[in-house]
Amino acid sequence: MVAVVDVARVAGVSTATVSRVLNGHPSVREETRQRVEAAMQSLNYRVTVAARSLRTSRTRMVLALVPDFANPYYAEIVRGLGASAREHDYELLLCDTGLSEARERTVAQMLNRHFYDGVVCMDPYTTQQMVSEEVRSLPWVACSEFVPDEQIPHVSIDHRLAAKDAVLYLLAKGHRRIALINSDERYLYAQQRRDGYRDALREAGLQERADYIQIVGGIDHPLGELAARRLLALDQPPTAVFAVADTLAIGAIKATMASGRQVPDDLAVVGFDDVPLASIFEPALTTIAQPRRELGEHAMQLLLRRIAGEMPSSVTLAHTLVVRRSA
Amino acid sequence: MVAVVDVARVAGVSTATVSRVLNGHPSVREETRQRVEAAMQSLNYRVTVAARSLRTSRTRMVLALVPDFANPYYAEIVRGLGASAREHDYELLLCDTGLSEARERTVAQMLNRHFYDGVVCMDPYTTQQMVSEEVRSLPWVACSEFVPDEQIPHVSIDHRLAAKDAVLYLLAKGHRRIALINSDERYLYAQQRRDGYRDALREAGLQERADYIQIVGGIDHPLGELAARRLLALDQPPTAVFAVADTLAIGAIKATMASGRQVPDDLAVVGFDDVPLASIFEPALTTIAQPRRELGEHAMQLLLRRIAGEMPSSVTLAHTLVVRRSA
DNA sequence: TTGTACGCGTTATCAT
DNA sequence: ATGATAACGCGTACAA
Repeated sequence: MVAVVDVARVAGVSTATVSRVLNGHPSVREETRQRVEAAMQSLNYRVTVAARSLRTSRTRMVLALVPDFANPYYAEIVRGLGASAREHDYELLLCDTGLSEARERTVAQMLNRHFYDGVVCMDPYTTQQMVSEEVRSLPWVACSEFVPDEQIPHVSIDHRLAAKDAVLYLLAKGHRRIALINSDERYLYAQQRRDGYRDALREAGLQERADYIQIVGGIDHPLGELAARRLLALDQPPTAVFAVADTLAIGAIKATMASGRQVPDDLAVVGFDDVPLASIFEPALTTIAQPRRELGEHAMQLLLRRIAGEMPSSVTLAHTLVVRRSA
Repeated sequence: MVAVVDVARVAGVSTATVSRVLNGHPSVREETRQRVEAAMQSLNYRVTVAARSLRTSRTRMVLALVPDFANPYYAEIVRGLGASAREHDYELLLCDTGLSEARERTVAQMLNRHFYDGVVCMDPYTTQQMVSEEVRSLPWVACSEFVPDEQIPHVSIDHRLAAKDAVLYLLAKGHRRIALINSDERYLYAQQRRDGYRDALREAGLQERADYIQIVGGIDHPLGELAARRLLALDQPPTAVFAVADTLAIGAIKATMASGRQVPDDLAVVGFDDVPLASIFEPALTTIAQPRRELGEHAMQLLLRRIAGEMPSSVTLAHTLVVRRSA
């Protein structure tokens, strides 16, 4: 393995000078710098992160905790994180936390190895709450989900307002019987979107109906089908439904069409997230889009400032209502 | 930061003994081991990877190069990789290579940092060919895609045979006019699936028709729509089509239905990969499923053997034809 | 069975 | 502007 000492020998300088060149230190004569760089070239020198890290306790590597790789929602966020990281000469690595508490320990170990300069966490807030204090000692920011009332910087949209917008849109279309399909109210986003749904109804002077609220415990599309079947079986079925996830919305559409009804004529459906499938599915989904890439970019910027010792405040980004055919 | 020397002091032993305990070395008296472990506990000691790596030039971390995070095809492979890695006390990290040759340099840098014990590469073979020799000096295996005629162990299905099976199924259903929608024949899988298509036709004594072969250059569903529109506009349109990717197949179905025709009655469609969307879409897709999780598990096993200094031979796993409604 | 002492490759301090 | 050298935390050869 070729080390700084080898480069130094070839360039006819000391290891200190090589190190200075390596780190762009200004106090190196131009001619010397060139000689050193030539030597690095010819020897094909590569810095050894382990050694550097041992010395500086910095690796210029950051870790993102991704709850679920199969969920395309995260893909674009990860792109944003990566782009922003590379821009500042950091390398982004990913870890699939798999939504399972069993993996929690493994992840904790990873974090405890004194290896990453910082962490972007996208896990649901229940999981985040479990993360031990010691681990949190490293620079840490949350993206998308976050623990309310905690001093951890995060970036997110205003889920409550977004949900309200979705329902206001249905109201504007003339709907008065609007149902909610929610996933699992242990998630923060689920609580907030439910609140937004209520806000809109209240603002329209409508009474909330318990039988119009379906909490199905997850976001897989069969759960959406189940919810829709229940809603359609009511004496007075809703004419529109707001689902807190696109997958749930698509399930709802499938069940509606399977029952011989039409979307959006018999039941208008609005989803949330604008996953790729939303535009592919027939009828294409009206949904709330999150600025996923920007979410990632901002989260990384927050993290880099944390690493630099600052304590930046959280940011909230704007959502969009994407109107397609389903409502 | 608490180091071995601290543990040693508290336990009343030398750093060497602490190290031995840490690495499960047998020659430590039970009582001593317990004392050391207690000390580690009370001090909340965590090994510093950087230091260990510097000493051993091992990190027990492996890297997977993922061409495209947004493609759910890789999610399950990654799960397999991760499970298998953890089973052997390795940690899996991921890097989004983003299918772009611009990123190639960055990735090369990551690999060159002497940091990972090995690499699982899922990039298309054109990209793999560009990876420089020096980088390949680390333990390296390919998963899914691979460079033919190279001595790099890989795991994959037999794409050619799988494609042949798909087309044989259509033939068995009585179809004689069968088209092919291919993506980009620079990809190995695309070449192989095209060959399989030909194999089946030849075996059935059918002539290959140039106008039945649509090469669209990618796998996004609008490309599938385009191809289907072209096929349906022919004087003698096909009655069935084999698309080399589910997304293409879905595009084809959309275009078919948009033209007022029915799937599978007017055009039967078979896809490839069995992505999640395949079972959600209406009509649900008949497709070839790859054993994705096993692909990942086997790839990691190959890699770990490479790391151990062996040179295992490649493995081919079995595919399955999943019959649903589209054909 | 346990301890002493050195070196892995790098950066930073203090000289010069 | 550059050089000598001491750490950083760990594993291991060699000694005891």
